[in-house]
Amino acid sequence: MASSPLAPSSPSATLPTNDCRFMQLPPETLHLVADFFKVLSESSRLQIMCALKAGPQNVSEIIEATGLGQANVSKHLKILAQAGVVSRQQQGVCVYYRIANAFVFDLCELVCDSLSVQVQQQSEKIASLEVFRQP
Amino acid sequence: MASSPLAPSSPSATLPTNDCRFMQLPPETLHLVADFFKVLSESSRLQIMCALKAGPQNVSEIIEATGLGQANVSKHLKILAQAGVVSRQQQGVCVYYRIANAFVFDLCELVCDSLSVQVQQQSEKIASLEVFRQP
DNA sequence: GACATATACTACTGTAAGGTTATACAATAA
DNA sequence: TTATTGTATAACCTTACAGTAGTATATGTC
Repeated sequence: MASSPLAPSSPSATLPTNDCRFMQLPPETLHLVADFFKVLSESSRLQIMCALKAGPQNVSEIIEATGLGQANVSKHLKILAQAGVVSRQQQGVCVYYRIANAFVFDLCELVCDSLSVQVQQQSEKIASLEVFRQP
Repeated sequence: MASSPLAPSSPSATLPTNDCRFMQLPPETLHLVADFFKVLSESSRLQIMCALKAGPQNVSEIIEATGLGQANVSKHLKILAQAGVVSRQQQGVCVYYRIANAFVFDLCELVCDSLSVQVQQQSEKIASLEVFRQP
């Protein structure tokens, strides 16, 4: 370990106080945050969210829009509802779901932006390697 | 790949046009986004990120700060590095990791805010039920 | 009442991923 | 060189969960 120019020389004991709340979160809160991210970590659920972005839809419409199986959609909707991402409203035989917390799209946009930057940087790196290609 | 870096054109027939880019993302992009969220969906990795928030640390320091096993930390660091969340820098025998993309903390803050609102709403609901309690 | 439709639930399978132990590799020191 | 320390990888076990098929529970219609 040891003498390093980089290391702030601080083990667990006295971490420098930081402006970011996130840093000081207790493990249980970290779990909550992780669990929320887990809800968004499935492309099928993102598909459903995308479908609902246009407006409330019932399960059958979601099934058609996403191409997923009925049981599968039902399960994912339950997970999304429990996470507070979507809300449920029964209308006769049908059950309509809608986005309950639009901030999830902010999250997705942020990630998209970051990913696109990464992709761009990567393609630039590749482009810079073109020099070494055989003519 | 630029303004719609990841999404060239909408897939299925004619979805209603929407101001949000995210809605029109093709499945493969949704997978990318989902995979990124998956990286953040593990409390152990959030712990590591929290540790690195204070500044660059080598693996041993991260192990001490988080209480995780060595092999485990190494594996998580690899995942974080591949996702572009942290970057790696060797210094002698030690390898220092640092947060490479601070926007992940923005994501976490957003989620924290949302969760706290949810918790508050829930506690208000519970409080309103107090009326029915036996005296 | 019977029947059809819409949604939810249960049981099952396959796969992905976390954690652990042991081992391999890399950089320095002796 | 060999030894030691720090980090990465491999192999393994276990758990969690996505997807599916079948079934159950409404709700509405005849």
